[in-house]
Amino acid sequence: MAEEAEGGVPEEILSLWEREQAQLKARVVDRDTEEWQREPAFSGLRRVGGVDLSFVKGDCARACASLVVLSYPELEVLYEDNQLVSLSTPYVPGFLAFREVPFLRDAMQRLRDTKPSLVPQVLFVDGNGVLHPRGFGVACHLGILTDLPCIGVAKKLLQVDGLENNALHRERMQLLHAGGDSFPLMGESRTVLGMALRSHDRSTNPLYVSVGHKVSLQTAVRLTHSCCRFRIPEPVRQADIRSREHIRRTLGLPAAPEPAPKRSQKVHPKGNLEETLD
DNA sequence: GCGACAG
DNA sequence: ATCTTGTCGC
Repeated sequence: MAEEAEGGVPEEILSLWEREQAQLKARVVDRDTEEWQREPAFSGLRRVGGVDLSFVKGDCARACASLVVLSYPELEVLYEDNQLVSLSTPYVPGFLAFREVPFLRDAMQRLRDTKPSLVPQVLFVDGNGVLHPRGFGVACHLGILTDLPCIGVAKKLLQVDGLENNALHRERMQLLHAGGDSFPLMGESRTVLGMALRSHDRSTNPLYVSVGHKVSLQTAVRLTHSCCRFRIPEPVRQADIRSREHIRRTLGLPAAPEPAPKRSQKVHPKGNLEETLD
């Protein structure tokens, strides 16, 4: 009998996945490979991409995978692709890419086939790059499969290599005073795995930026900051908004149910920050 | 038993 | 990821 440890995924599959991550990891390039990356104002950079998946509420299988391309530095949407997909793989911490990356790779292939002039020069990915238990998060995975420069942007700190969201970490967060301020995430291995970044002036919670592929950490942080009108970098934010909207237009709107007995309720809002706002 | 667990 | 309102501040 197959032992199912994580999310109903047999140990044997997890072991295959780990081997795949290890093999692909050897191909990650963690330095700047493009001319525009070394330019003070990124001159030469014209198109930035973002990807995200949104999920159908009561459905663990259906989602919308979105790829958007924005102009740089204007950050106006030039292209969007929203695709309803059926997910076959559950979410297993540390193996996010095996759930999401196939659909994002497909979206990029559609763009290459139909509008090659709009292929982005860099891709922002919702999730980590090398800041990962095995140094190969979803941003690295997509970078290798597409051969594009990729930047990992996570909203929460993944506690790997001794990194902890503890009192010291929160102390350092409070020292980030202005948009663009950051501090390195140095693991026990004495390796810098990523940077905590205050993405703009009015945002307390940092982003966790790490290298995905074909970009240096310094460039990844500088470019992430320059793409933030709000807390979340505009390419990822637009992909998130448009994937949600696509679901709502396509499947949503449960046709105004009958006026149910209305009663006042007290709900404790969580720390919803301003990233939802336009 | 407790905490972690990208999305 | 998703469930979810009002409210405070500029």
